[in-house]
Amino acid sequence: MSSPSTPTRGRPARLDRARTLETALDLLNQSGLDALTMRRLADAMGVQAGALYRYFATKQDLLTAMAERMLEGVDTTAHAADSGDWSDRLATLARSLRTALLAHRDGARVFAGTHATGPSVLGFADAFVGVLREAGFRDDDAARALYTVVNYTVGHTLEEQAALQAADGDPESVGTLREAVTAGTPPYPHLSATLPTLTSTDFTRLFEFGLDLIIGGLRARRAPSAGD
Amino acid sequence: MSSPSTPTRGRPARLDRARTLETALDLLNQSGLDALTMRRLADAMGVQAGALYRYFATKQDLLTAMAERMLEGVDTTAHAADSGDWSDRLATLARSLRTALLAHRDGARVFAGTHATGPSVLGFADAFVGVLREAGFRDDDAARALYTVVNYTVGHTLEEQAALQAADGDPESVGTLREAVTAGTPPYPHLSATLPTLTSTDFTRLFEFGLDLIIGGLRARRAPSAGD
DNA sequence: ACCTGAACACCGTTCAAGT
DNA sequence: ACCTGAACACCGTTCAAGT
Repeated sequence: MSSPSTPTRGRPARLDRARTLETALDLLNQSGLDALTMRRLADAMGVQAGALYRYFATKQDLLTAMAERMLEGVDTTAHAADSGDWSDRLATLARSLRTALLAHRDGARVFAGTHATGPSVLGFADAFVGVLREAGFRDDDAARALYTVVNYTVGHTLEEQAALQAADGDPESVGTLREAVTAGTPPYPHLSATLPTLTSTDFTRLFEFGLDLIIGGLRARRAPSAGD
Repeated sequence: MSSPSTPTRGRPARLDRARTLETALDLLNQSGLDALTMRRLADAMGVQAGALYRYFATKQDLLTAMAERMLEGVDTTAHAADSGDWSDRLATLARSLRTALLAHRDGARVFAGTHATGPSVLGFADAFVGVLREAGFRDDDAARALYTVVNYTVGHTLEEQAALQAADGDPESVGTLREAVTAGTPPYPHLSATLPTLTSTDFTRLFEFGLDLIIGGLRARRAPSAGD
């Protein structure tokens, strides 16, 4: 439970979870997830790779802690979007999630690959479900809407960050879809007609579109036909 | 372009893209993505690992081809959902995507980690955008809706397959969320109240809920207030 | 108590050389 | 033309031994 927690007298430890986590997130930002190895992290901490295993049982454990840490700054208080109804608050929370993932290189990949259940993740989820319940949604609808928005947001940001990394490093990869569509046999008439939008890099606008659809769907479900 | 394609006279090649792809997908199903290594795949083909690089430039290349192959069976013809309006067709296409990803272990992870632009992926996208355009949606809305549904579906299935694997292998991992929520200091009132839904394993129902929200949002956007 | 050193069992990728 | 053999530069993880 608290194996290396109470720093009894002795040599001051060069390692601890908090500092290691910080260094790991820095390394992630600088080099990306593929370059985040236990050995490189140990190097950055001035230690041998094996030493990390006193603080994290596995690399997966480290990644889970990183995912939890990424959401730590998210403001889940009501005041954060006080000036609005339930749909404004929901949108604010969803945008905060995307922003938190975007704040670190490969943030969405780290988050998608783990199952963090710490206070920042649960606090976010509780706030989200709370907004819907207090707006009068059924409990099961509120819970399912959480998954819809989180899965959409993670899926979107995964794509967004993949596109960002493909853009620098291989500047011509942006044209891959365009080429495949235009050079297409068979032809893709609908993709051709919508290519400008399909190849747009305005990810914020794209995210807002989908978020708006989901919230619009929730609105329709809450007030099946009347105006509240 | 067609380096090892035309089988000129000589020893019949033990390798080719199609057979290798098939074996790779089998291996994926049996052992999962983490166990799918170039060496193990080579073993399964009765060959040395280096030989694979005559057919796939990198492992990423192989994974992209696998992603494309996964969508090959998806029926994108109109008749597949002939008996319905645009929203029924859209739902059918979205369900087909989820089903195709679920058909292989870690299918969503493979798909999310690649950028396939082959005929089956583009065919799916073209059909999807086509349904919306023919239903009278604006071109840019149709294109953005494609991303919304695909990103949601991939995000959802990523979670679904992660939950499935966590379930067998560590049968008590299902209770992880429950424990974290109930043992929670601080408490999570809204998560506690909705725990049964949050811990449900009826992923089809969960998927349908989110899909319904998105389609509901599209409906509202198409007919801003009238009933069409 | 905390970390080193060294090992174990692997990886993806390259490439001269064989057939 | 197609594949082998062997190497290169790595991985995550474990664990006796040192301090």
